[in-house]
Amino acid sequence: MSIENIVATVTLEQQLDLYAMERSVPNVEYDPDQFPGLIFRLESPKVTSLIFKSGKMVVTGAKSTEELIKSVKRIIKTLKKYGIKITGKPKIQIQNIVASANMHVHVNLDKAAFLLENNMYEPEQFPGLIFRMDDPRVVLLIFSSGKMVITGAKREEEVYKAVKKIFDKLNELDCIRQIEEEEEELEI
Amino acid sequence: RWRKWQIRARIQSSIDRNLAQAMNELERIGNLLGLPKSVKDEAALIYRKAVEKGLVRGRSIESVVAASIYASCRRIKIARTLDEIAQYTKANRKEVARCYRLLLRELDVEVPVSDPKDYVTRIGSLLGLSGASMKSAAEILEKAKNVGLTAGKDPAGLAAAAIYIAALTNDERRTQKEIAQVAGVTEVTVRNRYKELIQELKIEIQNQ
DNA sequence: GCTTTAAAAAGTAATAT
DNA sequence: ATATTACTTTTCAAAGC
Repeated sequence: MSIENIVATVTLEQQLDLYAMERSVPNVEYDPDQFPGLIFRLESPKVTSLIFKSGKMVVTGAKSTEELIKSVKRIIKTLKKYGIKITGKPKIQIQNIVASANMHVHVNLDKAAFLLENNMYEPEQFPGLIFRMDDPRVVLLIFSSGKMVITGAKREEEVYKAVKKIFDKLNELDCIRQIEEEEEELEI
Repeated sequence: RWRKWQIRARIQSSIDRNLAQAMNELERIGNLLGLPKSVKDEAALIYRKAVEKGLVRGRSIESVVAASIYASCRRIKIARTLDEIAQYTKANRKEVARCYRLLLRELDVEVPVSDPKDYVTRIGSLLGLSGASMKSAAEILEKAKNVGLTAGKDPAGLAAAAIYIAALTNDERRTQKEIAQVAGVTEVTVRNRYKELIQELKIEIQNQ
């Protein structure tokens, strides 16, 4: 199981002059007619930030909480380096965690679609079965390969819980078939 | 008392006007698609439920009608793609798909997962194939389903490939291009599904 | 509802070689 | 005819139209 993307909001509690930032900070995109936020890309960790004049920002692309915190620190350090005054400490809130997981089994999606509640499976439109789980409140995209995408989580723990829960559920409903996998990559 | 009656009457007449317009659209699109009366009647029933639940607010009548027709086709197992239906509306496939998902979530219309076999009859008859070929295509698809080969794949592509194989083995060969065209998929998809089917089901193809 | 950003899954489509 | 690139789905926040 691995976290693929974390979306977070950062509150700076101060107004920002985006026009001044566009002039002094290199490699930023700012087109207020297209989108009210200024786009700032950090090379390492590789994340992208949308910065708003209200002092709020959205940071996307981090693969762990540690990476997210490091990114926010570096973004602020970079802005300061180019003369943008930033006071106070940023408040970081994780809004969405996207993860992927592999059950290493074949899933009978037709059967799962029939037996699971709150699901949507439309193979002419998308190959995965979309399952909305109530607790934890996340959405899972389940594929016949046994791989899946978990999204909508606010805490890492919800992802683990959801994966275990859906695996047990699919097992109970007999929607799983073992598959012979050549390369078993070892992972924690 | 009077006021309440007036409000109710006004709402009712608004629903009636919406329905009248929607039924015209339904009739128009349904006829362009050559759909039987049963499908149009079912679609009308679904649309009526949608209007009564206020699902049409903020959306075009046409898109919701198209979504109702699609849901009806799926329920009655008349193979029609979302694209085929959307082409007769001003809305695009994405908007009709959005309305369709809304119908699934908000109304208790149960739609079975589409079966590739339902596409066989349509594709087969458009190509003028024999019943024997269509029957063997259906058998190929049944085997494919049993070994888990169909999960996540576009039923139209699967049906197209099964028909390609069936026509070949029944001496009624059609080109992948012809089949892809009537199935509404690309030649590449037909080829990919074809390769997978003959390999996994160990189907022997003599020709070259 | 839309605009923008990121990311995975597997299938299909469009374009390039 | 195959290889790349791009789009489909889901999630979420930001400010404004």
